[in-house]
Amino acid sequence: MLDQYKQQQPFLLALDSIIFGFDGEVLKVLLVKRGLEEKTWSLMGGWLQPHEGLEAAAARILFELTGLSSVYLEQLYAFGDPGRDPIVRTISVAYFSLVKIADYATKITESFQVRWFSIYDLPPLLFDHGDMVDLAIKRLRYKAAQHPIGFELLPEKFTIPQLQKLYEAIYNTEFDKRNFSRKILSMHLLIKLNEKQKGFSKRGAYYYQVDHLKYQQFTNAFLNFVPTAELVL
Amino acid sequence: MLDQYKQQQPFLLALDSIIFGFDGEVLKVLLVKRGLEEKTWSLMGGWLQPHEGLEAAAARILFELTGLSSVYLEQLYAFGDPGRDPIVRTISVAYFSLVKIADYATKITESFQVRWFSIYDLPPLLFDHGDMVDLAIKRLRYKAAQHPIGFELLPEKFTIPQLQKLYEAIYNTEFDKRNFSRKILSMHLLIKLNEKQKGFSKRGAYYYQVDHLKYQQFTNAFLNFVPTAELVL
DNA sequence: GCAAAAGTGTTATAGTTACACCCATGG
DNA sequence: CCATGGGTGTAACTATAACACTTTTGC
Repeated sequence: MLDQYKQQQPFLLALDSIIFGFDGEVLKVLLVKRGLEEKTWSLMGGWLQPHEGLEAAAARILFELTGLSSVYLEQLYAFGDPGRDPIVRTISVAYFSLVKIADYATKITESFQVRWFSIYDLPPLLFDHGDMVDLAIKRLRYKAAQHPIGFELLPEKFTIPQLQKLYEAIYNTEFDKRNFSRKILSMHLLIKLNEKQKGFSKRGAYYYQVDHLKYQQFTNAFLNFVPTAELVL
Repeated sequence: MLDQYKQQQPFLLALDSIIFGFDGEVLKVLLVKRGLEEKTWSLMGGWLQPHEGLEAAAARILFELTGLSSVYLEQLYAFGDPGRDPIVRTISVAYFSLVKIADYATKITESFQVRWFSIYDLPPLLFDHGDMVDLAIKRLRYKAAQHPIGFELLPEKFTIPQLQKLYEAIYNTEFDKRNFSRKILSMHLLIKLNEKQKGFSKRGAYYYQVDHLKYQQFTNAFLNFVPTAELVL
């Protein structure tokens, strides 16, 4: 009964994460130079352990390399071209992650090089990591257009102009601020706080917070949608 | 230099395909009973070979089991929970596939059991194959709402009422035929043929064909979209 | 008092929904 | 001649896009 299994060849299984962050102006990806490949920037990655699920492994690796936990993490794609890793055939399952850049204190940065790069100004990357980043950007754009996912990249409290800047960075375009704020506020997903941002502009913009309850409902509703209205075919 | 690789444990890597077909009334999934698991229905699956890409392997397995080639095939998700296969730890990359059901002549059906099941009436499935099917249905709905992907499930020539039936099957709902046909025709993605369907209705409906050139453009446009308009946040 | 960013309203247009009747044909 | 499914138009409503002025406050 096990024969069918035994005669099969196993493969190395890696996980690589595309970690997005937003500094208020530019959408960035976190890259490292380390270990084997000291000359090339690469994604944060590691190996699957024998008793570990894929997402758990991705989360563990992210934690080990950045100290971040409980961040948004979503499976992107499995990359398995023979020859993608020229040394040993490896399958890599890529995850993309959205982190609040302020939470990322440069902790482990002593042991190897780590840097945030603008998604519009990336260095050459190891193996097929460039493809992974490209796909992750597409997915982020695709997803952010329909899910209120952008909040994951901002601090707990943020202003509407900050949120707009983020979306402008994601789509590399500009939005009309009147239409933008109307659209967002019409979702009733944000709670206006009685507190203004200081220091950035003279007038100061009101802070908002995600209404986590409604955010959940929204997310769930989306998963079960019947798109009579949204059917584009 | 190879040490880092050598001390890593490799894993078995399987591919499983959720194959969708449409018989004119009901959206169906192709399942098999075979080999090891003669008692349970399961997805069509097989093992990754040493020098084969993931999609190539999925396509090969699909061809070996059904005789179908050049069908729509898209990676769905990598499933890797420890214990998902209770016999040996296996990572499975699931693909979903859209086939024109008429092309599928019951070729190899002698060697093992194969059957189309309505997506609304599935038997218990092997391992986590039920989760795979659920996710595939979600993905199909999600995708079909925005990409003109449904044509992959219909014959070369089809009528608007057929197309509508398909979308109603996918979303398990009903659409207004006036609005439906307006919406579709407004995309200018279909070419009206000078030929009517016979036998099904008395009047007969006009056949249409996909304008493959425009279909390509549409697909490409979608990949590079900047959703000023479609920003739902 | 002025520069810089925040905040807000209206109108035109486009897209979506809801809805009902006539048409062509095989039996 | 009638039953069955095919085909089409219009009006109300909703969402989107374009556009400009006033407010606050730190300097």
